[in-house]
Amino acid sequence: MHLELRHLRSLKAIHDTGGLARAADTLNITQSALSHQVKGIEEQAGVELFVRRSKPLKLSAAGLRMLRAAERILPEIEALEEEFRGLRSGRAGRLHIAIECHACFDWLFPVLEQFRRAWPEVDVDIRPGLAFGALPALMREEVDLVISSDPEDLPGAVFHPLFDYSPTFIASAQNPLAEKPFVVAEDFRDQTLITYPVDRGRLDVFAQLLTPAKVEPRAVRQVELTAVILMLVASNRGVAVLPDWVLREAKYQPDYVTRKVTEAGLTKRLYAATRAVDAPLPFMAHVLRLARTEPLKLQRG
Amino acid sequence: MHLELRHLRSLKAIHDTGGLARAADTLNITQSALSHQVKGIEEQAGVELFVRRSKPLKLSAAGLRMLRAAERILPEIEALEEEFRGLRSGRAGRLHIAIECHACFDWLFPVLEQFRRAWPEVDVDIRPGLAFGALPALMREEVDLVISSDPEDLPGAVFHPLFDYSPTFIASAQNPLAEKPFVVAEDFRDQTLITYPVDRGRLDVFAQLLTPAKVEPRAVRQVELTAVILMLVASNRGVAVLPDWVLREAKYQPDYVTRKVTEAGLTKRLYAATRAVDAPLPFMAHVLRLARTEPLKLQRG
DNA sequence: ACGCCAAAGTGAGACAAATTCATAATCCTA
DNA sequence: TAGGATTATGAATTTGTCTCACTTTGGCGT
Repeated sequence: MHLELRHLRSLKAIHDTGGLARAADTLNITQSALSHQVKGIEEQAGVELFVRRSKPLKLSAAGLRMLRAAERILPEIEALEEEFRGLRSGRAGRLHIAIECHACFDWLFPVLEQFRRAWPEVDVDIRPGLAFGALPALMREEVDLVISSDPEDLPGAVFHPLFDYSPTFIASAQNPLAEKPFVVAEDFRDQTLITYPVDRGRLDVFAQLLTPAKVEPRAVRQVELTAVILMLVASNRGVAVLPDWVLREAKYQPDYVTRKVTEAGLTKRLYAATRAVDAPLPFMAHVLRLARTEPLKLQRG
Repeated sequence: MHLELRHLRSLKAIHDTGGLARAADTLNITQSALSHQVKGIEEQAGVELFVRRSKPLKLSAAGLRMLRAAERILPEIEALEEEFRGLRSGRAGRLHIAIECHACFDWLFPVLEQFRRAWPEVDVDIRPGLAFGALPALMREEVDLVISSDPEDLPGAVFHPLFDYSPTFIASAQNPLAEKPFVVAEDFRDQTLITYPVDRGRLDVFAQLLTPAKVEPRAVRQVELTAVILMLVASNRGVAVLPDWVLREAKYQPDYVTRKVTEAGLTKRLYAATRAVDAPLPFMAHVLRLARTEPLKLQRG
């Protein structure tokens, strides 16, 4: 028995219009085609779907059972097709984001909030747990956008620059380093450094400062949440180096001091990577624009 | 865009087996056919369903969306097909019953209880509210079994005799008629007669006794429920004529007397009508057998 | 980096299925 | 029972799907 959606559609049309001829009309086929089709299904199913002895053609018990199935299934199919139309027109789509940078939640969330309002049909998600190989995941289409500060030359991928930020030193006002106008690598030697729980190569302090200078802090403590890092810093249990946008609030609290790292200060650039084919999608362009402009407001305010 | 179940089945198979070739195998078509098919859907949908740049072929975002639909829809279709197989094999079916006779609930319920256990796949129901034209409803396939005591010669319908019963007079022990060994038409002239709320032509007392004798009771009161009729009779607010099986309990209570109607007693035969085509169905045969034998137990006990 | 193997894609022709056209059979109504 | 409306049927045609044979592609081992 090989039921197809065509059969369900026909059944429903016949029931709705109350006749083969009218149904055939709405289905844009001839009455004859429908008649053949009905005969075909009944032969296959081995069950009479219609009550013949009365015009206008009526559904039998089995036909009613099939109609119930049709009325549950057909709307689902229509929804699916509608969604695909949305996809094709660019209204809809998927935006699953991998962030290599822990602190990015901070500006990403407001960005996505705005984005969602503008593109309700886009399926937005942040996929944690693939900070390791986010770019391969991008190419495997497991995610659609990667936030990273290390652009790579990867065929099929495009890195869109977002904005610059300064990895900034933060410590308790009680900490002796609060006295200095800026900090240097050596200053970390007798400090407890609090970092996100990721590879050293992916942490700005190490990659840009400590590893080149071959300086090892007295201790390194890994903490997941930015708020907790700040709390630990406030109670002088350690110091941290965080992107400037994270410090917008701490900056003016008397518990903290923030200082440049090195006299010139560090500067890094954040990028968003997409597949090259996806870059022109309208919603992608929009989210990139938001990600370029919104974080600046945070950095300033 | 013309999605068909075939496409959903293919998509699911490819996802499940993780490859075109293996999927084609389980679908009993060639790998080539599947490849063509996939191409066809993608062209229609205007959306890439699979991620090509990696073997083993993987679903894209859109493909996953379609897969979710498939996983909801295909089991429903399978259930439907299974049910149709049941129908064809005679295991399953519909048994919607119209009763012309109000008191028949009494014996029908126990019968159906037994029946349901034996034929769990048959959709059993009692359709009230078409006591008027039950036989036309049978022919229109709105119901599948009609309980009636008036067989008609109707082409396409079969009347199966069930059992005989005696419309029996019941009154309060206080009622003067309690003195008589049996009642006759004239006895009703100064009684309140309690009946079910249906046409006189369908009530045994009238059809068999009062109408031929041109006797009109002092009053007629229509009551829906058998239990209520018995209650009213017990408190001597009226008398009634009910099938003997209904009286099995009242018979031995001192509040009531039951008497034959006329010296000889009345006898009626109950029938079950089915469509001729349905009569040989195994479950139909079974319910008829039960309806022939079970009520006898009630009449005796 | 090269080449091999497995897996997916392509194109032409064969085959199957759905549809149409023309017409016949039914049913309902007047 | 005649007539209009509705459904059924058969043969021809169109459409679509599948197969066969072959090419292309991506992954992997040496």
